[in-house]
Amino acid sequence: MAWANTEIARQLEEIAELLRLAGEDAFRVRAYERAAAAAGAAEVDLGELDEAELTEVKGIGASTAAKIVEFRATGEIGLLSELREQVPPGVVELTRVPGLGPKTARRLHAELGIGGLDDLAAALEDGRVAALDGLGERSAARIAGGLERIGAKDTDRTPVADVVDLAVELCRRLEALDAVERAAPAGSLRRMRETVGDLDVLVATSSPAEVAETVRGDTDLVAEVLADGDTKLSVRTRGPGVQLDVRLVEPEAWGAALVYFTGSKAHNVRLRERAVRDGLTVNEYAVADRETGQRRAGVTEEEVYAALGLAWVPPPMREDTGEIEAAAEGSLPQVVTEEAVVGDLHGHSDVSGDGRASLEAMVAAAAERGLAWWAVTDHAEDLTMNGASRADLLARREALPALAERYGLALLDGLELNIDGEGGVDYDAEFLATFDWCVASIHTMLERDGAAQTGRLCTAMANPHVHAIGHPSGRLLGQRPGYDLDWERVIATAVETGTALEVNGALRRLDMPAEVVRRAVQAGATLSLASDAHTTGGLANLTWAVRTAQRGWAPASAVLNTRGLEELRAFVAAKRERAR
DNA sequence: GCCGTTTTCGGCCCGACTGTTTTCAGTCG
Repeated sequence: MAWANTEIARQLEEIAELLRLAGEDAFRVRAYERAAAAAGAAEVDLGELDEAELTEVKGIGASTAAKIVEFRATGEIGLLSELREQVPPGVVELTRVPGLGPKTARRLHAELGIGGLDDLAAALEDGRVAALDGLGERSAARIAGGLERIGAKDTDRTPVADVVDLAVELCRRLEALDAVERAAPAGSLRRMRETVGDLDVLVATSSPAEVAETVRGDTDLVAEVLADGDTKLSVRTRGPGVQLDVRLVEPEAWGAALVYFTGSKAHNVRLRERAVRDGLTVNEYAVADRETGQRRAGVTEEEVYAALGLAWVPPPMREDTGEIEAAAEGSLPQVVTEEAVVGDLHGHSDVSGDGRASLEAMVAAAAERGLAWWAVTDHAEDLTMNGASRADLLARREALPALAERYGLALLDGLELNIDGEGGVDYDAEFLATFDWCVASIHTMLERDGAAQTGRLCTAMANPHVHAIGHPSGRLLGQRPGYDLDWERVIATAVETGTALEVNGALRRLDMPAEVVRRAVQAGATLSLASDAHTTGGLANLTWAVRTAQRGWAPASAVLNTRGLEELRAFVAAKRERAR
């Protein structure tokens, strides 16, 4: 299997989870969590290291190294098999209930024989849960509420696409209040994870009670209040029905709180460990001297990181996958920023069937956004429902110069080609050669296996007129998983053929996934960032493409969208040249 | 289980909220 790291990380994570449920020492659990994170983020293929080399990876010691070797030799880890025997699957299931942790799950199983969610529902119903020592009616009601919430959905995480609008609107309403100095999304939304467990919004205010009262009273927003304290209000929302945590902090703690509530948890733990070594302490209010309590930083994120001897870390990189070490030694990559992106490489007009705005409206919106160049990539003819004919495309081509002149930006005459079952694309080479920019994507035969899809992409990349692969994994978040691609081969082929791999910012796609972006960047691939806009508003998706690229540690130099028009044309020409 | 600018042993990040055990445990992030 290519890239053993992902599978090793998954196994180690499962060991950590089961050890926690078995009531093992918390530090041992954490050691496995860290080993899993280290394996997932390792830049070398752990499948190719011997046992001694494995222990040189930070976070992997002798014990874990032996287990990795065992996994490679036998396909399984004995400890994990034992734990799966020892910890009933029902207990694992119980901890999916919000508010029900490992201790309670174990007791429910041991003392009441509860083996799953159905048993739990019955025991809540007949009062056995409430009768346990240390629990009571209110604890039982809380667990019942949690059980009801997960019953409504098949997953406990929500695609980021479903909550972005809510977060933006809430922050807008909050900032309109006199009592609020600032409001911003934090948590996994700010880190640009593709799904969120809950929605964190941070508010700087000197009148927390007033703000909390306003939010609680917003019946458009709030379905139910889950927790209510001086610094935190937690509610379940209407609409997407997610848990929303509103954190209320004094304005002078804004930076410290933003770091704290942005996370990730693993990143924060690392920060606090560093602080301890330096005689400091970090919490959500400030960085302070451990001995004297004297405050060192807290107003801005930059000063919080600086007080810890670190460069500011872009939020999408805060996953404890090496960013803190890099920030300490000054080797943090200068990842691509929104300011550096001057063009968009994938977008549609109503020349093809699913575009919802006219070519002129799209060009105007691209200019409004401040882009120096915009590629219009309407669907090509093989997409029978939506594709544009040759005649449509030639007419579009005629219109481009005048629009470029009128709106003051360069326009690339582009296509989104369809990769057929054998890796071929629309039109003939002669016609394709007349276009500036061609993205090729899979739109049909989505059910084929990973080997077939990998082959289709690689064949398409060998075509000298295919400049980028669009939404490579084919996933739709919350709807369908991506193809089971051999990413190593896809990435290697992209590098060999001089083909860009797209980072599609449509929130249902976020494709390539950030972890694949990181591997592609390490392998020297070139990235094309794309809004894949079908409406004028869709151009804003370029922001999510940038943040996904940041999560993948992509430097501006790896991203075509940071380049001027001449450099972009040189990339296209180089591929055609290579194919001669 | 991992690790070392104080350590090869003995530590290992920090605080809010809730409910129930009037001083704390469990859960969460």
